[in-house]
Amino acid sequence: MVTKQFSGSPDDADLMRADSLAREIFSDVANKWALLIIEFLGERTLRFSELRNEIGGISHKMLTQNLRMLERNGLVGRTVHPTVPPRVEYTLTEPGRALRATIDGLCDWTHRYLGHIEASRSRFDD
Amino acid sequence: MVTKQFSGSPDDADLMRADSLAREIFSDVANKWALLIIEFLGERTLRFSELRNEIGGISHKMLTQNLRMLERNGLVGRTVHPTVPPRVEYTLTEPGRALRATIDGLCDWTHRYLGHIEASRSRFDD
DNA sequence: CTGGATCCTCGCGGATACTG
DNA sequence: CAGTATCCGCGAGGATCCAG
Repeated sequence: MVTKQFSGSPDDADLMRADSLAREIFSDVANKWALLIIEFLGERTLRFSELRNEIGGISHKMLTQNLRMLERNGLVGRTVHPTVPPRVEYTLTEPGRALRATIDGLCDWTHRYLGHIEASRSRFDD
Repeated sequence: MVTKQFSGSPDDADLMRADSLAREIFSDVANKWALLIIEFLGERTLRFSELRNEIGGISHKMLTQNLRMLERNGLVGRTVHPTVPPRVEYTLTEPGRALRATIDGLCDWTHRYLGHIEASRSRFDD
């Protein structure tokens, strides 16, 4: 997956392009905060501050920044209610929900191997 | 998943501990390089430089650094052949292979929604 | 309440050189 | 070839202030 090396062949220029794009998307998505946002959002639709409280430990800046990125990639939808004070709600789009399914797998994995990993760590730190 | 907020209840201290540990592991694993390393390793057993070439675009330092981390968490095994020049081979452990399964899902997702995302991006960048 | 902008710091991460 | 150590620049990311 994700960049299989450049074979200088004449007409797979678009394949190389698609692969570098895949890498780019991968880099966007495969980071701590993006994954946590998607996971915590789940099937719900939350406001900015609600989401911030749910996740816990994420700064104002990081949340907005990652939300913009996810919105740009079409993974989260953003609806602004023109009230005062403003009310902005975020929710996963279909691609976002599909991604969340795989992140669930990651979370399950984390919990399943908690013990393994903890043991391996203390073995390593002799 | 991963830190459900501190209910000050008396005897879930170990649950909080497990949850903060889960967060820690999640932060270790949910980063670009770690995921790429595990994905590219796959079922094979590769030498340091082979792995480096396969991944492409990762620096010497980042590779060693992440390999140490993954080894510490027991996700990759490291066997040193006492020859000269030295030959060090890396391979996924059972927990590592289990993790890889979920990363495969992430890669599949990336390719499936390549078009969606690219379109959403150009829509966003008006 | 949401979000942008600004400042500032610290640590990621690249380049290089040196051991075994 | 594999790994560690050192130097260092630059950008991630926190804190704060201001606007709508």
